[in-house]
Amino acid sequence: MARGKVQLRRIENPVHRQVTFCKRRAGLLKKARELSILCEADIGIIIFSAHGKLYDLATTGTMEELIERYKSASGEQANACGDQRMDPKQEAMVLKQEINLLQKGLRYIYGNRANEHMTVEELNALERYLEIWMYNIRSAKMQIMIQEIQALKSKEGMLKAANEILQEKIVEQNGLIDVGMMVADQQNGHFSTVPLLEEITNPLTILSGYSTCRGSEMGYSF
Amino acid sequence: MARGKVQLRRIENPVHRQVTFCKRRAGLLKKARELSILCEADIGIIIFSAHGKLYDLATTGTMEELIERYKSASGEQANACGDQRMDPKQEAMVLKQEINLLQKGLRYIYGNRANEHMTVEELNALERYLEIWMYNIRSAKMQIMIQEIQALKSKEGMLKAANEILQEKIVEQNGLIDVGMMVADQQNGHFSTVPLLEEITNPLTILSGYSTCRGSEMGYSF
DNA sequence: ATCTATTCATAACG
DNA sequence: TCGTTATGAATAGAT
Repeated sequence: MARGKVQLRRIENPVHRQVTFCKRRAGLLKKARELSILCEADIGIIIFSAHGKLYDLATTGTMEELIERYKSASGEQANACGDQRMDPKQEAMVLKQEINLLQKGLRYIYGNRANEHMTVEELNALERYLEIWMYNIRSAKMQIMIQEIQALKSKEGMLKAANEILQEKIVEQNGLIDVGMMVADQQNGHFSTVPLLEEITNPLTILSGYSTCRGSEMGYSF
Repeated sequence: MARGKVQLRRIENPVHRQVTFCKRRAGLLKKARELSILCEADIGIIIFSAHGKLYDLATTGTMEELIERYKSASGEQANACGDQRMDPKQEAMVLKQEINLLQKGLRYIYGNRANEHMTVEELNALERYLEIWMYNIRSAKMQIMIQEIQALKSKEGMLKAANEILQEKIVEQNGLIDVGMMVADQQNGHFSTVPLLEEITNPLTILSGYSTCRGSEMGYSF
């Protein structure tokens, strides 16, 4: 800086060190306030002097608020960045904060909004949770629907197989009847297989091309 | 500062504001580190951007330690969140896993691409668009699935009706066969209708009990 | 991101 | 601590 470049190491002379601490501390806080105003940032600074004296700055609200905000924001980060093993206490704290956030959000939604003040990042976090929940609910719904579709498809397969078997049996029986008819006709010719065959084969023909037809066209009611 | 004195007020131009935020933030943190080294101070800085993004610095140990130190130094009690209910470990694990799992999907969308280059208003607008798009996509998907379910159900109904008709016809034919048989038996008694009936009715019996499957019992709400 | 003209911060000193 | 001042650092605006 001025009158000699500064060495980035502890200033040995105690007087110099104290003077520099005082000046630079003031400079740092000034810079922080400027940044806060210029860029709409919320900044908290905690400074402990070498002798343990505390100096602090919170550009928005109180330092407590900033600390709470910091805890939820950093907890969120920790949660987001893969499963790092945290110690249980911190973990429980984070979860507690998340729960608090969600409860606050619920109050915000259902209660009078004027009372509850949620910060931008709280709202962001809440938004993410809500989206995630919606996603879960929709996934569950999808799962149920997919299951039903599969059940219906397999039911359809069984019905089709049953129809095939029935058709085969009918054809078989028609052969029997023809034989029987021939015999019967010889005795009392008042049986005919023709209308019977038509009635039976028509539904099957239509059903095999089911997708373009409606039940009502076939004269069925169900 | 350079090339024009800065006005100590919010920078209106979002691009300028973002650039300044970036540069001054770096400068502030650098100053803090310098002060920490030169004067043996312990410094913690918390910065929230206008978008809620967190930047922090702790020149000694962790921010948590500094915060604790701050709380005791400022004579406050570290009550944090009153831990009372909640069996901690298992419940916390489950909740954390669930939260992590669900957050993963959203992080993909919210990835750090354009975040810092957009204003809050722009992000809000984009968000609304995304919601509308998601809604439309989901509605379309639901519509398709509903249609498929209904098609399958009506197909099922048709097949059942067809089966009933087939069954009726077979019973009818069995009557004919019986008559025919009686006549035929008189000539070459090697035909029997008993196994034939069993084969045909069994599939239908199974299918009729199938219709109580779970899916159709649950009402959907979309 | 990099550059440069300017303003700002501050080390040394009183 | 405070003021002054020479000088190094930070950075606004442009590229």
